[in-house]
Amino acid sequence: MAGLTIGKVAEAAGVNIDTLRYYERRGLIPKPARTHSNYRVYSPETISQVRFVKRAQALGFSLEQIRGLLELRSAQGARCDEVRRRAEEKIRQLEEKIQALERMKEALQSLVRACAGSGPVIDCPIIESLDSPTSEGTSWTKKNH
Amino acid sequence: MAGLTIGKVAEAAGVNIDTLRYYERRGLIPKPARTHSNYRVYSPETISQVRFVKRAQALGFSLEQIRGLLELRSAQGARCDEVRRRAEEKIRQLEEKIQALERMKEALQSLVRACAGSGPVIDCPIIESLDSPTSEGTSWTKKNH
DNA sequence: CTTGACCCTGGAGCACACTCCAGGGTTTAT
DNA sequence: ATAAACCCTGGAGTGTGCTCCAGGGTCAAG
Repeated sequence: MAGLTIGKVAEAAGVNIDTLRYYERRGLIPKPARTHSNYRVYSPETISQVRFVKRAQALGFSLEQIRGLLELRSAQGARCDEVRRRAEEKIRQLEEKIQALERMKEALQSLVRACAGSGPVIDCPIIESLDSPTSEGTSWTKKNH
Repeated sequence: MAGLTIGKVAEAAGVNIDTLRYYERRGLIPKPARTHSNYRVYSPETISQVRFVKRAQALGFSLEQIRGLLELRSAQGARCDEVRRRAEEKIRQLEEKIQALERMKEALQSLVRACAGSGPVIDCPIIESLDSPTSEGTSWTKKNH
């Protein structure tokens, strides 16, 4: 029939068919109506909702967090400041991740600087420092499990 | 007996017992000798090897990549510059991740700045921009799976 | 009327790095 | 002698976000 079937929604939103069924199970999009033969029939709004999910993902939100945003979005009485609070928290989380990666990068850079890149591996300062963290500068965060 | 059993190695290296068996399966530590009752008996070197793995992990290497480093480490004829090459590649990968996170953070920050944080959710610029990416500035990387 | 394109469900598999469990056997201390 | 503490194997479970598969049913075109 001429309804908005799952394949058309998938195409329009640029996602896999299975992704739509998965989002439905996870409660990210509403359960669509069904035809007599049990085919899903979507409202055109679903396409925007899927795009909403994809955009929020691109900002670093998990599906669970996006579910929360979608609830806020459609809850009457919900306030903008709650949305902003969540965005700010996400910014903090992103900053933490960035800093952790920066620390890794700097540790590696100082090892690379120490490495002439010419001798046999047994004298390589990079390998050495992995063997025994007694070397200078770098703070070896002991992280036991 | 007085051998270096798996529990002692785990304690000394600060990891779970199961982690050692897992590393053995993954080829990150050599298969140890066995007692008559099939207990693993390790050489003290294993402790350093496990620490090597943990330190390389802290620098962002995956177990698979660490396996490669360990091979280089014990291969005669291996050159320091190959190690350095891998470290440099890892630095590049870290930079890519950092930049991706920075872009997310900046997009979120510009949304938060646009949000007064007071109105109802329906007027929230953050929600609005997730609904339709027609808004200003921010580059909405269309990422279809 | 047949072919191909579409749809359904339920469940498995992927990557990653573990962690835990059941159901055994062994060793050490009391 | 017996209990606690340790060890073994093989397999399953964790979280995240899909993706694919088998084995069916349905629909439109020629």
